[in-house]
Amino acid sequence: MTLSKAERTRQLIIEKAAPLFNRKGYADTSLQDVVAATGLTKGAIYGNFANKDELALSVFDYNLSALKAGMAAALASEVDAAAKLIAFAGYYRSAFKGLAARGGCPVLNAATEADDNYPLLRPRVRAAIRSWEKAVTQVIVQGQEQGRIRKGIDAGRYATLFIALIEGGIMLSKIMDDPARLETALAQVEHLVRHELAT
Amino acid sequence: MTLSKAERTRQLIIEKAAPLFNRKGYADTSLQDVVAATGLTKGAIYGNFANKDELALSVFDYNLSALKAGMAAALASEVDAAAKLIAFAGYYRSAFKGLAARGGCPVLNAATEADDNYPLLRPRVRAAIRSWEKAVTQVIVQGQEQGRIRKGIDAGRYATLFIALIEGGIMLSKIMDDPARLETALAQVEHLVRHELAT
DNA sequence: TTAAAAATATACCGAACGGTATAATATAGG
DNA sequence: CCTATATTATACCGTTCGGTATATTTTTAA
Repeated sequence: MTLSKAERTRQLIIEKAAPLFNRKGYADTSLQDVVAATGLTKGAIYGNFANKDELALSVFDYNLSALKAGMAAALASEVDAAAKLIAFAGYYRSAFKGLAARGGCPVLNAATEADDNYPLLRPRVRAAIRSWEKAVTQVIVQGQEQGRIRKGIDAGRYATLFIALIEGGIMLSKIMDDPARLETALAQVEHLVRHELAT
Repeated sequence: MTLSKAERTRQLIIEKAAPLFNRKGYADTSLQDVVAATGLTKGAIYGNFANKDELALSVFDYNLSALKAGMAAALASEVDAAAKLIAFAGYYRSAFKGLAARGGCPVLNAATEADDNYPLLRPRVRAAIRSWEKAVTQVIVQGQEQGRIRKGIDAGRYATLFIALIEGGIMLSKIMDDPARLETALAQVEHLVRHELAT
């Protein structure tokens, strides 16, 4: 038994609370919601988290880590830079359904809430986006070094375009309850990779 | 005096509450927030709105109408279809700063909140997006009929791409406090219009 | 100008909020 | 097994929530 009782309880709270916070928002999810979802009591929750904000930040980190793991796996599944970018788009295609069921993209949700209503979350969301942009940019740059992606390309610009397309597509598909819009955005990402980036 | 006292008060409440709801969200803006912003009392507010939901929906309609008016003006400022689409992108470029100060794009904000946490708003957000998509699609189709936009292209697909790019770009620029990302997305919209749509 | 009507202010309601002190219980090392 | 300690449950705190009944003030039309 490597995890203490409290450590296991802490994990359970985070996992059960994760979809709640992602769906209802970090400010709008109540302790009572968490109590109901975990089957625990306030005492157990406040014994493992100093306050609601610490829980909310932990939950965001957890939601984000799941996303980053899936993205990292997609990027690691290929060696060629262009193929990595295609796999990266494909990850969102395969992940959308489950993501939507859990409340949508945690980066999009947290960004929308953090910018004006939950400033505590803002630095974390900003770091997540910077990390995401950096990962995509590095793949493009590596592709350029390997001669598989055109030299003249502005890697950062395409990273921004890909992320904007994907997040915009997720927002549209989620609210319209229609995967086709995200599919259109993902197809465009793949089109850009194949016809503008790849040599 | 064509507007009665109550009608003027109702308008004042909506206008003062509009940025609040857009910033904090419709569920998270309290009546006390509205009281503070208007300088009125709960009595005055509940004398003009049946409940908070009716106020929230009226405020969303108001926030949306401002956006639609700006968009309609941009589209009306040109006759050529391709120029209309360029003007449409330009509208977001010029509107972003003010929009960000008032909490960002009301469609994006409401979509993120409505899908899981405020279902009352959902049909209205869906209608807004459908209306937006339709407006862009119609401009493209008209351009095709006028021979100014290539026949083979899927108008609805480009409408989705434009909207996804713009909303994704707004999200990124808002949370990163950096207009450059939206600019990148808008430049891509213009690039698509000039190099893939226009004849 | 005045009186009926409309609109706004005041004071309050029960419920839910985040949070805490303390009691009860479960865990873990000797 | 036993006991010290860590963990979880219970009961409660003050505050804020959306909402309402009613008193007061302001419009409005005769």
